[in-house]
Amino acid sequence: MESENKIYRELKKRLTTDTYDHGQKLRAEVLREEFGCSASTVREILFRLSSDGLVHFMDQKGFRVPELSPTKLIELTHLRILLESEGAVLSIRQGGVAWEASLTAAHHKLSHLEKRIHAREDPTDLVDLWFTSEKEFHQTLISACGSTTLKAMHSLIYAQFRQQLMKADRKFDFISNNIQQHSDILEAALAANEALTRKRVHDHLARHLTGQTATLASESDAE
Amino acid sequence: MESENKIYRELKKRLTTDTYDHGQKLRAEVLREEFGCSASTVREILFRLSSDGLVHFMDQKGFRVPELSPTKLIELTHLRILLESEGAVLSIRQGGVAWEASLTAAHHKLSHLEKRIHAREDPTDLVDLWFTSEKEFHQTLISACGSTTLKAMHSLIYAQFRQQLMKADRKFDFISNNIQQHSDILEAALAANEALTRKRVHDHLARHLTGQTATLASESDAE
DNA sequence: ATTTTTAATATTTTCGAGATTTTTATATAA
DNA sequence: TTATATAAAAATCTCGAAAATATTAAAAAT
Repeated sequence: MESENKIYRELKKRLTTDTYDHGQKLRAEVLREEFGCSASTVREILFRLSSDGLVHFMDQKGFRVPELSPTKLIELTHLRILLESEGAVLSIRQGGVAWEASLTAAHHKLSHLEKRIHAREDPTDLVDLWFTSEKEFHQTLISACGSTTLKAMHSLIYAQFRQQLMKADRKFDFISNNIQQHSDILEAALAANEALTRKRVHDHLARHLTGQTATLASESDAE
Repeated sequence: MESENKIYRELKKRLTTDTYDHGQKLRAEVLREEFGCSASTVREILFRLSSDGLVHFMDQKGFRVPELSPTKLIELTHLRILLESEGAVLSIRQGGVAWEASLTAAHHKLSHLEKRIHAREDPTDLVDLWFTSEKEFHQTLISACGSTTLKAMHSLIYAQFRQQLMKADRKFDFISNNIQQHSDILEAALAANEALTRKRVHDHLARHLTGQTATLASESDAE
């Protein structure tokens, strides 16, 4: 998208970081007031977000935040594994030192934050920061893959994935595993071990694959 | 998308089957007349198509048909291979007889048409039919993968891929290879040979990967 | 002749109101 | 009471015109 409208970005952020409830109605007439613009302008933006999969639109029924769906989460996880493994491996091959540096940097920030969260009683005020850092780490992982389209696609999937988990992830029940897993991914990537990187990306996301029948077709079994 | 508006569909079809030129401006005020609606309505739809990647939007500069881009085509091809291999393998595992039947049917239609095109001097009037049949075959290939999201993603990529080739594919210089390749894919899929199916999907699309530096990370080497 | 300013034209963007449709509430009949 | 029909309210959708911005053409200056 070449637009990156302000309202678009703000709404996108809200839709992926727990401002609205799943299934909640998004009335253009209501949002209009908040953003100080006309309903048609909001409507336009809601349509764009619906193409991004972050808003559910139904003819003559308006817009809603998509419902929570375990199936959808599993599907999104599959696609994240597929795209992120591929992107990571390509980055390993093409990234060079600059990529290794930026990945290390992104991991350092995330790791620092996760340790702070882990130590805290109530990490509420660090949530938004974590959402940003975690996204940045995973985006950096695939940043040197050489394909704008792959990155765009991953970004689309990641946002929907985030949306599905925006409520759940506020609790941070998973954080201690996460710290280790992010390190493991970094390690494998820096070692340029492609199969291991794939496996660790998979393992990192695997906790969202529970309760499913089918397995991912391209499951590697390295390590 | 839950809408499937009539104008949306018509415009999408045009954008993927050579009605407009690459880079051509799409003025809402012009399309308005043709579709007998207001400019705002067209604008809304153009925004949706821009999220689909079929229209290029720039702030204060309006909408255009995306330019022809060899790089983009290569990236789209990579993603088609990735998604379509994955979808096909999952379909092999979960599809059962019903899927095999529908894939055979889709292939039969496509094959019949491709032979007609091959025999013809001027296949111009069969082009649109071919666009439809080829799309149907590839969609059927992944139809039993069990993931709505994967299918939606593939549909998005496929449309952009088609758009890049809408001019080029009218010539049908490739058709004789295609007939064989489609058969090969069908054969491997019916034999439930996963690695071979992957390879043949790859080979089928490989002619669009020329001139590139990087190779796909997940290149299998079966057969 | 070339660049810079200024004016005229064309395009994009925003807006609020009217038309259509859905939802809710109320009344009537089985 | 339950179901159906009718009326009121609320929401969605469409529209054409006004405001903002960009593009082109003409005039002035270097």
